[in-house]
Amino acid sequence: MTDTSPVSHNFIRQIVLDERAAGKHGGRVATRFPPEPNGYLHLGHGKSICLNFGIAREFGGSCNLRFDDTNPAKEDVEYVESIKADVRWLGFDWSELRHASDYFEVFYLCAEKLIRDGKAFVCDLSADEVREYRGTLTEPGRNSPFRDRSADENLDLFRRMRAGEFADGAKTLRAKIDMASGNINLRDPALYRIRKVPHQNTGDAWCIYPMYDYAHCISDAVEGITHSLCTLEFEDHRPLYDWCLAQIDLANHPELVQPLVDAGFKTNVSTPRQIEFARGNLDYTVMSKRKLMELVRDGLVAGWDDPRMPTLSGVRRRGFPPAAIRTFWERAGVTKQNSTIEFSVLEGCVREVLDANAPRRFAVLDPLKLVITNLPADHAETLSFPNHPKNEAFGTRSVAFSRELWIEREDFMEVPVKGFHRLVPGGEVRLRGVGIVKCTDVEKDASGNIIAVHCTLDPDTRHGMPGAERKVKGTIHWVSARHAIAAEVRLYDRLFNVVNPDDDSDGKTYRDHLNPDSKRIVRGWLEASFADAEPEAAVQFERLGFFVADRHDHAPGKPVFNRAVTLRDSWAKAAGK
RNA sequence: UGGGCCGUCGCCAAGCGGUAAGGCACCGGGUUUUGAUCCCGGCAUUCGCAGGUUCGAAUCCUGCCGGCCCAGCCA
Repeated sequence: MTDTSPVSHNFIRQIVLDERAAGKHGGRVATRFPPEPNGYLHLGHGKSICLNFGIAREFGGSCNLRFDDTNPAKEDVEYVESIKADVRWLGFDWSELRHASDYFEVFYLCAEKLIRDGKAFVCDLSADEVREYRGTLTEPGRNSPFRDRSADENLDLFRRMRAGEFADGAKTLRAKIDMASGNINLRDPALYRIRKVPHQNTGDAWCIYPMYDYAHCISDAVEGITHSLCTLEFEDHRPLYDWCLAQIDLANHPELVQPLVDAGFKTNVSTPRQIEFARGNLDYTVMSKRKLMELVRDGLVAGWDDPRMPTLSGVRRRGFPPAAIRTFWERAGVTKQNSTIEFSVLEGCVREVLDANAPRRFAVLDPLKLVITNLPADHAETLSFPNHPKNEAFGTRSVAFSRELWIEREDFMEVPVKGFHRLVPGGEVRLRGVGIVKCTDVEKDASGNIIAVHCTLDPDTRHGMPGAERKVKGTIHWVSARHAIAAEVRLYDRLFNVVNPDDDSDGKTYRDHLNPDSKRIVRGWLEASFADAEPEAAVQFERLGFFVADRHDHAPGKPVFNRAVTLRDSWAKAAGK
């Protein structure tokens, strides 16, 4: 796997470098990507994937894929499969595939230890009561009336919680820390709750489930993770992460990990360090799981992999190559600063990798007939074109040429604007690979619409003739009308028409900013040589953009292409379009 | 008189006491049978602001200002 830009410096790489130099963890580097299987992965997850797998790869370490499945009410196997596929597509492979639920027995044993050590207690307060006791951001909380139960009583109660003797929500296991802490996460946070819900991985084996803060740190430690990378909002949770690991002290209590050994899992207990970095946001897009979920659920898009979605499966279907996503996140950097990257940076990465890797073809998406009047009606010839302007390895192809062609309607202007250097009445333009053509006539229907343009081809300028050197202002592409293959072409644009769809300060929500023109379907004409492309094959339709054969709908005899991105267009920009 | 974090060019981002990298965007110019690609050049006397320490500060200290996160039995 080769990406186009060199790695840049960032604070996490620096920490890893420093710690290795200091001999921490014996120089070993182990990370993990820990998604909750409750939705599809998006570009933001892509950042975390590139970071975690990238750091591991860079330092010869390991990176696990771990499903953070501690809340069965929200999770589903559909998501675990899509997540695995997306990580692989992005170009990464995990060292070990794990589930937090693989460790449920360990979590349980650790909880009993906490109880025996007087560090946790079973609390009978209801959710509402807990909230009241918690205090506020500026006022301390109060101790739960159940905080001083004996270890024996707590142990008994906790075992009965596991046995299913109590109703959902009736009791929780809470850490005994400090109800007056300025950090609300330390005000006796819940460690376990009762949920009589079947679990996606463990079925009905459990009715108590661990909370994130409790499960995550132990999972990391048990997997031997050295650097636990997560996003900024967990900064406040780090003291709890460290507290749990310090109290449990896995390193000196191997019996707590025995269930894993018995189950055949490799373990290598570590004291991981949590490091937080900023999420990656993109302008003109929403990235929250909730909003993406709503777009899908409410049919505002065609599914999780709609090419307009910022999901990994969406950009994949759109035709963004995985190398472009990797380059993008490398280029964006990793810091603790909240930021929103311009979408054009991503598009630039897409163009960069596609320019080097996509063969060229001709296609006309908004056809206007062009008739070469000085060619016989049955004129037929085959022209040869290189498939890539800068890379001969792409080879050449044959393209049928005849008297009647399709050209892009946009490439002809009866009344040209200043600076327009394509075809105009009486003017000349080069037909790519053919020669220079002069417009002699414009054919219109009864209502004045232009039906066709008539041209004469200057034989001295045919490709290969000395006269072909003659300069003309413009070159346009074409496709032989008689030979062209019809294809469905989907033209995508940004899903939202405002820079920050999340901003609802004006009373409008992201739904009010959906771009009605984000998807346009047209029938285009393709030169025959690409109609049988494989699904997901990338191509540049010259002068139009980079396209991809649709992953699901494209088939031999039924070509369907998605536009990934247009070519940079300084003319469109100059013309103020 | 809650806690945590962050402020370097339009957008990202290096920089770690020795006198502001790079990318994207933008503006010029060159090459070009894709108005693409490619190539050259330009683009922060200044690092949120104000003081202080120092021969020297984006880098250290103090105080302001601005922004983000936290009161799920979510992750």
